[in-house]
Amino acid sequence: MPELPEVETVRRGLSSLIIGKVVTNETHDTAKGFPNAPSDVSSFLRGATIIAIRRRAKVLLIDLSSGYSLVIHLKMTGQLVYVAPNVRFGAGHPNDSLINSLPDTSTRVTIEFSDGSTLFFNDQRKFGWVRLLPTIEVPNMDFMKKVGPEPLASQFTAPQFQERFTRRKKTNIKAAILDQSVVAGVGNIYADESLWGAKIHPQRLVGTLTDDEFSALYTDLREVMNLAIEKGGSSNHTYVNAEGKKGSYMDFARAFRREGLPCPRCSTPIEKLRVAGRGTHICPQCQTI
DNA sequence: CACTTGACCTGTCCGC
DNA sequence: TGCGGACAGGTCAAGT
Repeated sequence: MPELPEVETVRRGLSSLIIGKVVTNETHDTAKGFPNAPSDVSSFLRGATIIAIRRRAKVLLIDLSSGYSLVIHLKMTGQLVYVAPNVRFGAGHPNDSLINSLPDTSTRVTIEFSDGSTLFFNDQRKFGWVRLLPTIEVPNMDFMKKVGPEPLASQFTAPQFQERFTRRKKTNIKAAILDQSVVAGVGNIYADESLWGAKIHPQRLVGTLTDDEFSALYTDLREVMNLAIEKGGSSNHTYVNAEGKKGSYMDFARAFRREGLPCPRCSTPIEKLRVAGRGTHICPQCQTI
């Protein structure tokens, strides 16, 4: 569920919360939560200062002064939550049970800082991961080598967007836009939202889309992702930001998870179907095959 | 290579 | 109420 806007929201939150902090300890529970962990991973981290937080596609990068980086993918249910010193059990977070209850049964990694604050990596379904590797090796990861361009980059143009799809002409547009090697960072929520905005049926084959449709999809994808970042992301399930708070984009969604509710454009009830193996939401009036 | 499907997990919800 | 099964969805591996 964390897609580009959610990961970007976490990145911004962490940037203002943990840059400059010094790691004093690290613990992780299972090989699953930290698959490439050296046996003494915590000794790699101890004493290092957080110097930058970056994002590429849906991957978060925490750069350390030691020349290593933590590479983190939240997948569907991953959370990175910062807990400041002395905020538990009330002070400033009277209603925030997540902040107060960490660590819990889904905590995979815990990183402690010298000022008494803590960063928790939680993941209910264990699909997410944290890796530790030299910062200069990050671009050589398989995922980084094949991932497509950042859709919100200022230099990324509509013709470049359209060109990315030429490899996938025989599949449907929903599968293609979810393909991270085509464009980075699009997941199920913003696929449905942008296709609704561009009035394109998700089962349309890529090869049948017109230039105007690609242009509309490019524009709407960028608009919807920028709006989602502004709203702090979408929380229809477990997603929270670095402070354990939910995002509000779902209040602005036009199609995603709105089956049975009126289309904001034409009032036809939104329908749910299955495309590319995923729950897919369309307006049957605005989006036709 | 292009494309599709299943696996990875666990919690929740729905129908019987 | 209990219980089985479908579902949630990001990515990779294995299949056609």
